[in-house]
Amino acid sequence: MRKKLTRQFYTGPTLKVAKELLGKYIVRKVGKKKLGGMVIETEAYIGPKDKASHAYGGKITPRNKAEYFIGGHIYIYLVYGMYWQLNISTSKEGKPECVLIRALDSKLGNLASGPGKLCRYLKLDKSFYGEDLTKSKRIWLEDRGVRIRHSQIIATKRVGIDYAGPYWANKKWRFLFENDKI
DNA sequence: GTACAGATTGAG
DNA sequence: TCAATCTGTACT
Repeated sequence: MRKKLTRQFYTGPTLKVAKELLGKYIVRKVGKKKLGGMVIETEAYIGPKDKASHAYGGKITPRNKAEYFIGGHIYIYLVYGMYWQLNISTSKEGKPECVLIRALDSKLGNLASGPGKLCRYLKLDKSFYGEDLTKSKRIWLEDRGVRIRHSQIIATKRVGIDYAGPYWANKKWRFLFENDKI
């Protein structure tokens, strides 16, 4: 079963979408080749109340405006001048909520074991900014029938956002998928 | 206009 | 433990 994820999937509550993205497949078409893998790690960012979000306080910049798009768009940006972070906007138009894709299936080895490496592996860059995952011909997500048991989802603290203060840094909005079949 | 720090990574 | 390297934001 291969079912492309629809707008309806992305516009659900961010924390729900973040959890449901686990086990879904990301597909990236490069020329005649297909890259991609199963999503095994995500993080939720819910602006404007989330201090760790770029949209904290409701601010909009040229960089983060894709976070305000209706669910299903790519919000990609550069950190530390070298690494791209792949996010998917969620919720409705005007709501700055998104899910950060942190890692893909471990079958890929360490090629996509972190957000920066994931984007390097999938050859993602600024040209994907604002891409619509429900319409794009070069990148989308699909459901291949992988069913995740609740016990396989591990919720932990988010990574690298200590600057947001203990309240937000300790929110368990990072979701890991532990697959015993790999 | 200038200064500074960040949702990271790989090397030392 | 630290440098690489660029963008947004908060100053002057």
